[in-house]
Amino acid sequence: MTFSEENYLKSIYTLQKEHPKGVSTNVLSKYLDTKPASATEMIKKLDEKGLVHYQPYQGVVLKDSGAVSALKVIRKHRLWETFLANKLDFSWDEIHDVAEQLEHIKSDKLIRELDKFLGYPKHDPHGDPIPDEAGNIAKLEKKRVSQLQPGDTGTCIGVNDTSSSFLQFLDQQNIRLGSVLEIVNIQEFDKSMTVRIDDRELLLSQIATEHIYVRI
Amino acid sequence: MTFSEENYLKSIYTLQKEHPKGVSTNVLSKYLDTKPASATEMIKKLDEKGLVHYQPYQGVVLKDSGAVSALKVIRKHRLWETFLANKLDFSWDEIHDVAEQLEHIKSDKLIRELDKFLGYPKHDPHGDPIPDEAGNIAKLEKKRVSQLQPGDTGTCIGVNDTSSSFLQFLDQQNIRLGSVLEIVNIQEFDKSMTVRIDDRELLLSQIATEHIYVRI
DNA sequence: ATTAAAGTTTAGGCAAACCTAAAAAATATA
DNA sequence: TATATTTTTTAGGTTTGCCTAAACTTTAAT
Repeated sequence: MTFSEENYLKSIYTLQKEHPKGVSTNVLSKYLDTKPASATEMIKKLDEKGLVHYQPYQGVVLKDSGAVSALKVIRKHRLWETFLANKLDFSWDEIHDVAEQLEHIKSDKLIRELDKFLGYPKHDPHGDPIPDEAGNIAKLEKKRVSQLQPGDTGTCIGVNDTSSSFLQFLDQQNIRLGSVLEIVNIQEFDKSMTVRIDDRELLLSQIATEHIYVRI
Repeated sequence: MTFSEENYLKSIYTLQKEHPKGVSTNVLSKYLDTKPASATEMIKKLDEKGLVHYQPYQGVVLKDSGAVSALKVIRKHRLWETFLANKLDFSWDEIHDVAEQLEHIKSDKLIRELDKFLGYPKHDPHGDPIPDEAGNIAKLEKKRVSQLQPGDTGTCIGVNDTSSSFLQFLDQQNIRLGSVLEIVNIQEFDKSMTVRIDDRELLLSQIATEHIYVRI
């Protein structure tokens, strides 16, 4: 399997959650920063290999074999991210790009040994579950802050916007990995939320609450 | 720089020791398991980029910039080999193929952090020196046992034959990485050597002494 | 229901890195 | 030295993965 095939399968797996009845070439190519025509081409190839189900104009869905392949790549990606964050001094926003490369290294032994070396972690540094060797993956209890209700609490496990201005904002507000948030109330008119962190209350805009992930 | 360009540069660097006045496309393509025509093509490209000096029919020689690039790849290769052998449970003969892939990961920070994590090793598990960030490399004090004289001692740092029968032989004789060998005497007629290891003396054939490397 | 807009596919090209076969140059041999 | 052999290069072809532009579907809007 080529790097490119692996990247497409992984992307389809990810996008399928938002597009359960089929990922369009448009969505897929936007996600991968290619053009729709390229996505069509690759999808046809993956269909011929029996990894996806493709109906022209109807988008693409992973077959079981394709999902297993995708999960193997995701497993590698998340183990490498864990390695970079826990063993080397990589910060949150630096691990993704390197893991994006490392995930394509071909060696079953390498990934088994890495898993062992890391102590068989269950989650990566973003809080996402790491699939096992067979491709089984725990359900994700991850939510955006915006999906919570007043009274709910969650532990911050990641963000969706790595612009330095946003990360700086979080830093100023003392929101970091592991911070416990409690929703105090929600403003109907603009969906902004008052949250309690470390016994302080602060107001988060809808934009902000959509970019912060918590484990509930 | 593409994977392929990196592999060619690294190979030219290695082969240049045996072919100081120019590495032929024939030698190069045999080493890389491609065809001479492919080597010619790549060499021309590297020449246009100013990394090598190429005269048709006269073989190829690295320029300084090309040597620096090659040494950066070699640095990465040897650091990864060290990681695989020291941190993960990879054996001697398993590390090369995986390092061959890992050496192409692009991230300066990754390699700096890996170096730090490994404790700034000076040599890889085969005893070969690891270049520094600038591409400086220590001269190799590695020799074959067959190159030693009576009275000389050396520390075993590698072998040149990974056939299981040879590795089994070494195991039986209790010769392993780190074993200290002292040459007792050499038989003129067949170049076999008597060596002392752990206060035992044993006889090694010329074939054997040529396949065992020591650091002196 | 028709037309306009949006999304998708097809057709034809391009670059990288490989290949084979034929031509050209260098080296070895008679 | 002339010829034969080996080595190297050139020419033309293939595959992978990307592209643009044009043609075709689907969906949305009047």
